[in-house]
Amino acid sequence: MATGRTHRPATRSRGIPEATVARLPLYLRALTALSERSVPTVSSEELAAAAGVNSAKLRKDFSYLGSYGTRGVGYDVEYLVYQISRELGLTQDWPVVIVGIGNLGAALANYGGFASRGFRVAALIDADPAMAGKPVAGIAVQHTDELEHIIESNGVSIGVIATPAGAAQQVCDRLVAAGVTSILNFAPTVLTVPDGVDVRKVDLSIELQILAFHEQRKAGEEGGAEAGHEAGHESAPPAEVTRAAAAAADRKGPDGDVPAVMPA
Amino acid sequence: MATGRTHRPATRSRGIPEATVARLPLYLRALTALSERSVPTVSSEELAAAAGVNSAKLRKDFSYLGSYGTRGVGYDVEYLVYQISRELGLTQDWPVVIVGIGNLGAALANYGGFASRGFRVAALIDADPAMAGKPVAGIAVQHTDELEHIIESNGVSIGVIATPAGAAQQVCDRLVAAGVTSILNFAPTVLTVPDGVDVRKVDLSIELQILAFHEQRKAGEEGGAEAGHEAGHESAPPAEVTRAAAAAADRKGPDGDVPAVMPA
DNA sequence: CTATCTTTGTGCACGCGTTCACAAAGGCAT
DNA sequence: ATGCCTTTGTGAACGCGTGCACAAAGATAG
Repeated sequence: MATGRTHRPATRSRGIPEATVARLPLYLRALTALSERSVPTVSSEELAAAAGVNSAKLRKDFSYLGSYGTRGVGYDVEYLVYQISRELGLTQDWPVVIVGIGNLGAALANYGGFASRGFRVAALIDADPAMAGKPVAGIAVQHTDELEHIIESNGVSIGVIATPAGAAQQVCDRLVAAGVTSILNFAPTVLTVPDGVDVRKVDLSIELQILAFHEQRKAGEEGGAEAGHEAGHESAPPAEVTRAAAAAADRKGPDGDVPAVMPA
Repeated sequence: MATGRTHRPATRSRGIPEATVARLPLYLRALTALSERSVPTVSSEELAAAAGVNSAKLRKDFSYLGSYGTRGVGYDVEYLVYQISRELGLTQDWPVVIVGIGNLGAALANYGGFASRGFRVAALIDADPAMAGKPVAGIAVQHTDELEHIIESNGVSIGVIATPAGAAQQVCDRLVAAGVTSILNFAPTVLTVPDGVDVRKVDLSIELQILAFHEQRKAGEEGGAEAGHEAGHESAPPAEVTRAAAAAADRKGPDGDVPAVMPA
């Protein structure tokens, strides 16, 4: 998923499988909800249903963390919340910087899920001098010039990029040079980073395109004649290609893709 | 990845593997960039580098679409752009509704990547009557009451949910009842949908937590003593659990997780 | 203390996805 | 026309992830 990810042996050092790590936050969310309702214990079956996964998978996932359940009873909610939090590294506070305070950057700054999960927005950074000093989500936006200073003095190791695609790599380079080793990238670009730096990518456009693919399939199947299957594979190239070229030509900017954000 | 996804035989009807479908948008983006620079052909090696994947993987992916390359030369950029677009269903226009026009909803509405890729924002919908009529990204926000009407009259089959977690399932039910069969969910909840409906989930909090996990690993490894490994697995439960319980107690809302958006 | 019943933890098999490595294919120079 | 050189397309091996099914473990009732 994390495209442009630093290549890594998938299964890290000798620990928890990547797929399991990706589900731990899911379990944690479900468990937190139970905790708030003061539910003392859950069975793997119940918790799996709440998290939307298979119960066998959940049990196997938990087995990587240790034997935290009680046979015949289930799992202690509070205990499990703590164990997963600790495994994910959420018992400490992670200062995070958000670069690119446009629509998306502002949405991220206001996102409550950060503070409640061990993350703290250390700074909001934007390249537009006019933004400097403006408060967003209660925090004054700072200019890009301050980037290195902010990161070093706050010990920031996680950065969020919400800039236009064109600025992303440059911002990324500066973040890495300043000491950031984990990046969450919302810009529609493949980032190049040195070894040891993790990049995860979130791309709205890609998600929608995947949905469109399935949607098209559904429409094609229902309509008796399988429009766009066997026959479709060999569609007439000449005129069609011209059409595609034209579509590409009158596309918006020369930027390839408009950023996920408009940095004021 | 799409948690809460309608369970499906993974490999759909006899076609392209799911993993390949997920990468097609990536290739498409890289190809579009090349197209704009008027590059006539690319080798699998070059394109793979641009998309941030392995070249063998890319070739295998393309092989599912057909034999569109020329040995010794590479792939025709324009032709490939068209073929992938068609395969993804982007040669037609998909009307999309966005429900929940808070910070995130507004960011999505302004997202340029939609229009340039075959998606059209048909309507912006919010539950707050005060929002009705207000223009966001050049489109007047409509009230939730209009939801069914909008979907049916526009033939919308793709919906985006950017509401608070508490409202997500209800909105989802209404969307599905009105005819939507694909949903992109930004709310931090597991959505339950009938068979035949696709749900994809994007969760900022989860991505950050995965980064935090790796970040913690890095920090632990460098510090000689493997803090949080063998010994860590057996951390003292008593006092610690209390601590976790306390942390859970003073958490923000009873909502479990603050939404990815503040719907005005 | 014993029997029963529930639920965990996991051995095992299967299938998807990834990667290697190479034969086939085609362009291009001579 | 012929041979060389580049690049595709894919057969095959491997590894990870998933899900089944069950034995072990423990709680609970009598």
